[in-house]
Amino acid sequence: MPRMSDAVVTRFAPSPTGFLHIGGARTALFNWLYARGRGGQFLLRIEDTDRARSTPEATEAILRGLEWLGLDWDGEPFSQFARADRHAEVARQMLAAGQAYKCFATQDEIEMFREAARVEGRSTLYRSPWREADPASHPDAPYVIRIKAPLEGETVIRDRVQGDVRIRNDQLDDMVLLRSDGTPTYMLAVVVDDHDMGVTHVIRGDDHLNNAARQMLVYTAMGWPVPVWAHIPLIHGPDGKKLSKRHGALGVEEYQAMGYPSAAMRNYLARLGWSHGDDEVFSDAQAREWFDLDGIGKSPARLDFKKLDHLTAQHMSMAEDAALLHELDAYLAATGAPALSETQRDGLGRAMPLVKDKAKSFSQLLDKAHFILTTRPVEPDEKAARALGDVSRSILNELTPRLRNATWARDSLEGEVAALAESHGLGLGKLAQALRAALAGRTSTPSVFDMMVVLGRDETLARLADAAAPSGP
RNA sequence: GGUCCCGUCGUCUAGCGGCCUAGGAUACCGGGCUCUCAUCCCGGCGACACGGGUUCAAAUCCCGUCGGGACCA
Repeated sequence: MPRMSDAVVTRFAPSPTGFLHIGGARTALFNWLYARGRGGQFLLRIEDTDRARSTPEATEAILRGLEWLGLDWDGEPFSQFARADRHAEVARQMLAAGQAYKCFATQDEIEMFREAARVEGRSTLYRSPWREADPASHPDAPYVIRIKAPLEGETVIRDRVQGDVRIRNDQLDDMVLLRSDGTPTYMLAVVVDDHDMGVTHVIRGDDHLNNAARQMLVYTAMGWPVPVWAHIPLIHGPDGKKLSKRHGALGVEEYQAMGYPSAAMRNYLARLGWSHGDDEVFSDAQAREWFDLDGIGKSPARLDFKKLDHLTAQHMSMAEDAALLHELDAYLAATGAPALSETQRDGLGRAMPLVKDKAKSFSQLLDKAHFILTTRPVEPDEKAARALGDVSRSILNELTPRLRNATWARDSLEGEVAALAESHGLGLGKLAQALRAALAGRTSTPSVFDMMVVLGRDETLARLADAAAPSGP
């Protein structure tokens, strides 16, 4: 066990066979949070030993996903494949130390063993006859290297999330460490890599819980210190089933494209399976300070987009305007939408306090900001056109001179409009709606007075004039 | 099939033997606020999977059943 004074080293070890999905993203987040909250290191290892299924594109997608989430790793990512020689070296070391042995059994022999075991109702775990064979009897034939697993007793995994998990050693077979072609198995590679990288805490999905017992065997055989284990429950889809492409198992980049800000995503993901009392909405700094293995639950969680939406609204309104604008640029790029023009950027910068309030996505934010992003003449949509009836037009005409001389501030503007509405025996709402339609071409917008302030006197009057003019030439 | 893990409102969760006629969040329903939409405020609906134990006392400990998941085959 690592001493308390040892610096924390965690790692995220995805296999590059596809995009970074939501479960992997959360695993990465937990590791990142744990290391960063303790001044430790967060390493990245690409488990690219499966050459047939690994692609550089997938690696790229995973790195992009992590970057979007703001999960920065220390140093260069490790390549597991590149370390194959080292893995083989350890297997040979175990062989030399009598902790492993050469097994010459063929596929057919193993299959026959299993078949017989099935028929007789015995365990189908393979028991190699070569385990105790005299090396002098070894044939000159291809062989694999198997670990010499203990036959009795039990292996205990002291897991910080799952508690002590006991597995009887007779349930463990002599797993292969090195294949006959000299390539290492996954089970060997992880242990060697984690050890060599100095990983102190292994936080990963509980689909690896069973593997941990077998991996323990390698640590023990090599006399290496065992890391702290934390096997976290998997995330399920909204229907409680394993995540599939159909629901939720999207790349995290899809979430970016859906318009979720990464801060909200981090908050949501952290809260999925981990808790700090009743705290729901928190900053990255708070998450780093609060995150601990003890707060991780043992039961699997489901995805709930409604709650993600809510957190998004919270984080949007808390965010700095400039940061939001910056992330918006990335959002537009991710969706393939055209970038903002200088004018639009300027306007949006001024309108940000109005539109960021409780927007549930960047697309909603953009929608709220339509009034400032659009240009004259403002094209009213169907509902807005209806709100601009002839009566409304004439009243808007009366409003123009009043506004020309008004103090351009929210309160006085509201006073002017309210006074005019009253003189016509109209409710403020009725007139505001016409104004809204004239200014934004929509019936659902931020406050009309706020819009007027952001738009400025000239633009406001021009838009009113546009709307009051009889349609057509 | 074997081994392992899990099971509190629809969902995320608090709870780690008495503070629980189970708290918060979200969703949903109703009301209020309001220039629209959204937000916001108030109120409501809503759960300890089931059955046995242990204990003065169990959501909390033990066993079983059922259900879900993972790994190996």
